[in-house]
Amino acid sequence: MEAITIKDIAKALNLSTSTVSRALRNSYEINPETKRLVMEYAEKMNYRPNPIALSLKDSKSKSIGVIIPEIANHFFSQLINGIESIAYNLGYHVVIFQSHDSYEREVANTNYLVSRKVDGLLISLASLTTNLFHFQDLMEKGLPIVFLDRVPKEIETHKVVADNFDGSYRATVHLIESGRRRIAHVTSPIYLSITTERLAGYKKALEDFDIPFDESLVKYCIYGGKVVEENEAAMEELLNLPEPPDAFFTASDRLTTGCMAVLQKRHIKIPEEIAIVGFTNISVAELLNPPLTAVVQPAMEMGQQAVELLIRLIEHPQKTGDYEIRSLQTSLILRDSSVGSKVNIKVS
Amino acid sequence: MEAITIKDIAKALNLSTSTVSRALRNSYEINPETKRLVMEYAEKMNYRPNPIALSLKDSKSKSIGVIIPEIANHFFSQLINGIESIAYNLGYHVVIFQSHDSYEREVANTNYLVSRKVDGLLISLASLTTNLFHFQDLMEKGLPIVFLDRVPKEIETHKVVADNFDGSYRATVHLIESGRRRIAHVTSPIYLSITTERLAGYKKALEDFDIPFDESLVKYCIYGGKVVEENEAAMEELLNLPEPPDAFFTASDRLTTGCMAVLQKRHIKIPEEIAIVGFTNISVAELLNPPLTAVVQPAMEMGQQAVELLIRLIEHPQKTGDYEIRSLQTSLILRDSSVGSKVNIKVS
DNA sequence: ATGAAAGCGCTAACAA
DNA sequence: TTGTTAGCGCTTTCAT
Repeated sequence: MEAITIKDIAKALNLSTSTVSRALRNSYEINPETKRLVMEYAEKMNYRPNPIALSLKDSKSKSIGVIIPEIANHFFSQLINGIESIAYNLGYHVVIFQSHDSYEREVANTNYLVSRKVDGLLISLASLTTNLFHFQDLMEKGLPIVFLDRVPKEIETHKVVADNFDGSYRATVHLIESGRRRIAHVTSPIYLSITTERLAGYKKALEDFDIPFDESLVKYCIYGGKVVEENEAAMEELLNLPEPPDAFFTASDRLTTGCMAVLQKRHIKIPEEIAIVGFTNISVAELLNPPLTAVVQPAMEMGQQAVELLIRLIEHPQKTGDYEIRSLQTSLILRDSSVGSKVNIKVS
Repeated sequence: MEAITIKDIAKALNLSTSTVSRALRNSYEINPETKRLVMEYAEKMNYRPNPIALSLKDSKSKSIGVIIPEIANHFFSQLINGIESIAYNLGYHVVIFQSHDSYEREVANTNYLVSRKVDGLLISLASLTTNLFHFQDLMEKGLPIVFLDRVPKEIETHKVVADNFDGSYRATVHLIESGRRRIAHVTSPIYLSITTERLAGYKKALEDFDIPFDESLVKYCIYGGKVVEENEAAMEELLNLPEPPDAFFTASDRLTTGCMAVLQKRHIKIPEEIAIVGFTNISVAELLNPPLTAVVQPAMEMGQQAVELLIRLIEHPQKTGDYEIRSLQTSLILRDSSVGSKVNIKVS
């Protein structure tokens, strides 16, 4: 009934637990015959070592913790799929938690994972996280951490990100070349890395085309579109500007769909009156009305690379420095929300 | 540096570990003064009991395992949010795994969770699962399990489902009343509970309106739309029928968007030529082209109720029988994909 | 080549 | 009221 233990095997075979352990672990000094006996019996009884006991013993768990803002978002669920596929093959389990963009939740999840002795952490920062002590502390204690997507400048470790600057630059250039001049940028809180990078790409594009940057065209949404009112308020202000925007460049799934909903409600024609480009991995972009032009991140691949780096860190602890920052290409997929005809362009 | 243990406290305060344990645990026979001392010191040193040691000791973990087909699906991610919100408040941690609809993965995940001593399991069956032994076995050993959404007939325990029959019935009636007669039903594998229930609702509606059931109008997609070709092949066959359908009733997110994509590719007008209603929780139904009529499940609530039942089971083990099957209402949201004007109807 | 014993952190039965 | 001891399952010195 209850799971069989090493002790049971020892008793059955009239051996000591240490001998059994050695046999199972394929250890050095062990009689081949004894080993065979133990192996066979263990196999027959379907013995499985108790991972909890192992964790208690050496503070390891062959599992990694993942903390992301939220699961109900295509970018993040693709990220997870990438993470899982690799981790699974390398024999690690993945424990997923959502921070719901709350600092407190992020800290609580982190503590839990650490107390459960995960071997490493994969983090995409909550938008409300400004204090990084909970991670810095762990890093100093030697816990491997890799950040992805939303990464902190202040912490030195491996990081995997999309080339946000470039994706944003291309999207903006595309809008400009399509004749837009008043391009609004609706984005996430300013203290997220993705926000500043995307903002920078946006600004650079304007600059390259000699369009003056207008602060009033940029809206930072603390809740990233999760609070409908916030999003609507931002849209409201933009649309009521003396010189309203002729295009929207939105920085996330929620922000994008939120904006589209508002435009639709107001019966504003897309793209005739206002064009829209979203930085989003939403799966049904093609089916939207109109089909949505999007900057798509290689989410799956980002997840894969991040775990690879993490597991490398776990299995071959580095002394110091020499951390990688991998920046992956995004793709700009052109659709009707910003142009008439459909074209796919791989951004380099 | 390293986490502080009960032993450290004992040493520092010149007590035995058991006394410290008792003080912390607020146990009976304990000198208030001693207790205060211990508490204070523990607080000061930021003592946290090691959950692994606790799990090893009493084979409990204050955590519950969740296995669902996939995360990248709004229905399931909402389910998870419901689960987490309640579990969190009741002091349980939630460990999420995806089966990716594979039987092997489901078994592997189950074994892992059990070996990690989760206190209970919340399961939505993989579409390729036909053998239920891995769950039956655990139930016999007394591990609390609650099923939700995709539930097995053969296992007696708490179950939480949407009223699939009713939702499906209403959707079909709606299509019939809108003048459709050749209603195709594109659905998941037949051995899933949701499939048979939805099929039954569909049939009943036809029957009530004296429309003969036509087997050739029903397509079962083994991969539930995850394999594009399968979906397209099904559509192909349906559209090439001597008497092709004038409406589609699709049973999941993927199936729905897949169908829409095919119709769009073929330039078939929705709803003029073919109407479509999806059994889906997709978040952007309103923004699709055309806006999609949908049967929406109360996913969040289903998750909440399921954990509640599970935790009740964990904390107050029942001897036998007397299990609940909760069936929650769905909502039929009418939009342009099946009608001209927009109306919301709460299905009873 | 094998066994005895200690220890990972904690709790609980038993002594004192 | 407090301390001692054993044990959860496993690995790993240290003896033998």
